[in-house]
Amino acid sequence: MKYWLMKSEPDVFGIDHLAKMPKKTEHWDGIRNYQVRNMMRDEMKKGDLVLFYHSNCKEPGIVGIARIVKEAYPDFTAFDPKEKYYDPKSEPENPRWLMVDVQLVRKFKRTISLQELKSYKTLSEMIILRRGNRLSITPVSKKHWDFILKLENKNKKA
DNA sequence: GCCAACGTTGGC
DNA sequence: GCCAACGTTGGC
Repeated sequence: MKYWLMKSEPDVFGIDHLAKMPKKTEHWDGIRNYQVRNMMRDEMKKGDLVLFYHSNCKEPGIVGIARIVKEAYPDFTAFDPKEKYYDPKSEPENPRWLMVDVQLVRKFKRTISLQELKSYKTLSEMIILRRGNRLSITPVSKKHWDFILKLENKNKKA
């Protein structure tokens, strides 16, 4: 089983949106980056666990855990001209873009902020912390995963 | 196949 | 809102 981190803008689709979906499940559409698509297609498996990350907001950071409940399949929003992420080059017969379904496992008791994540030496190699990183989905090592889960119950580092 | 121009991401 | 970093596009 693998671990991942998935970014989302809370103003667009945050963890509270996911919590309100039927079965707390939603398809993760809008991926329009080849590197990320290939990871979804080749490496993401049902049952993999995900750190849900809020980006582009007041307090960016990890807010909870989700689970992959459906493996990569065509992102149908790419076929619809009315959709924000419509891509005329992706045809239903030959879909260019994929998505997965994620289900909320639980929301953290607190946000583990980006600022806090940066303060731990153990996490210094995390992809999300690397300069200029823009991938919306990144793999997370077991070491980092375990460390982050323990942080939830700690007092926030000053 | 190079690379400049452009668009997007996302922290600050 | 700014801007650095990066991906994509398209002319040549």
